Amino acid sequence: MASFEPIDILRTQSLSSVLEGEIERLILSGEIAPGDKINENQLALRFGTSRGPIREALRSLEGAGLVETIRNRGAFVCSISVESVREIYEVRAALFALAGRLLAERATREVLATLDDFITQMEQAAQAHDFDSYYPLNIDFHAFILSACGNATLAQQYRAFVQRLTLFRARSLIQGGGLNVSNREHREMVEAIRARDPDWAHEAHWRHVINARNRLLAVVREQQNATSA
Amino acid sequence: MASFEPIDILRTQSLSSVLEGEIERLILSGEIAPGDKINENQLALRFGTSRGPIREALRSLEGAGLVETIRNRGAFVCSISVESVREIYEVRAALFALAGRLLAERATREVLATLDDFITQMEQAAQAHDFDSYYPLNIDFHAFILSACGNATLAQQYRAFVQRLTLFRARSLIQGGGLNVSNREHREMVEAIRARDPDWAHEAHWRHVINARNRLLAVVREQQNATSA
DNA sequence: GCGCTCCAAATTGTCAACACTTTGACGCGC
DNA sequence: GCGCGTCAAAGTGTTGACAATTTGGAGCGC
Repeated sequence: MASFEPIDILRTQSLSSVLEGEIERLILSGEIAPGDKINENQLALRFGTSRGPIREALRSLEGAGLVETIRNRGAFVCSISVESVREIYEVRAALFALAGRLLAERATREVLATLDDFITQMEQAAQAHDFDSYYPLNIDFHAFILSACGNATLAQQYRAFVQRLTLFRARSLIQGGGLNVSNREHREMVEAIRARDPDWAHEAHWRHVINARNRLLAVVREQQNATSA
Repeated sequence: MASFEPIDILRTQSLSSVLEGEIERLILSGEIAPGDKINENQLALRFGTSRGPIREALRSLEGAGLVETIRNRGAFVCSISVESVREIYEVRAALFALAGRLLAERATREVLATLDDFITQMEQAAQAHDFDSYYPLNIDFHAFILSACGNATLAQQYRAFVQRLTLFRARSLIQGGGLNVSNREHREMVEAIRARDPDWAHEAHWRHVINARNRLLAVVREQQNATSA
């Protein structure tokens, strides 16, 4: 295992890379909320650096779609609209479906076994209504599919899109949706991969994400009606 | 039409944004080739700025996947391998297929008319073997599909991926491949959209990109054999 | 000639300071 | 009290300088 001493980190990573990770953490954890202004001086003071590396880190995060910059006004954490959520889920579904297709073509026996393990563990958690166990498993399951599909570019892009979704104001709803419904879809996905049927796997993966999107949007719409009523 | 005076540009865009575009142009035009080192001082001198904005621009380009940075060594133009080309084409195909699906669901009569126009013009160019007319049309045709599909996030991502492909060492081959074969595929794509058949449109668009990839990889493999023989 | 060490030039990483823009509030006229 | 011009404070955009690292070559021993 690699060392995580500050010295070793700075020997390979530049200060701006480290800061990028730190600021990203602040954003994803919600410490800086969507729409908030990002103050360069404040961050520089907080991390004990000058503004140069901070600005570079913000540029990277801008490319990742986490912040947007307005000249002479500064950087703001992106706040994505319902319409953007719809768009991002569509792209995410397409990417995930591609991963499913590739996996159906290339999955080794070990990969299939791991997928089965995930399914089993998630079913146990779902039946026990153990949400705290289920959600990390669910995230790892999806991440595993992306890392096992043999397309690193795809995996990287997918991660970026999932990350952007955390900028949705109602992100707590994203994890909502029925555990059992979700699990049924997971089973079909693995079944299609095991059957080595790329088209089936593609469709199963596609529908899984699109269904999750529809469940989310339904809850959001419901909430809007409740608020406006 | 907006003014392009330097003053107006700098009033809305920061120096680093402008530099990002300029450096991007240098890379895409091949003036700085894949694998080349990017010298910050040299660029700063060339554009008459200090190194700060240059470094910020390079950070953005890093996020776009055009350059990669190694600490204490500097920034280099990415040079992508054959394997990366394969990966990028797969992702690109998935994104393009999504655009086709969306277009089949949402295309207006005007959009269909424009698509028909493109097809007609490209056929004329192809029959006249007028490559110089065909290629820009082909690029505009694909760009139009992305811009008309109603998902801006998708369009933006697609553009980034196409851009990355120009970093392939044998990029001159990318435009290769039979004009008539390609046109037949175009016709099927539009036909599927007109039929309002999302699954058909999806598959037609998917195959179009995958076929282009296979044609490219075949030529590359052929070249490798010729070189090694 | 080959390899090694060491040094200087070139280049990157970081910082502190300056110029310009925005912002918010104060005071003035009405 | 309300609107408006003015101004100071805060913050961003950009710069030049300094510290640290890499790189290429000269010089030396073998």
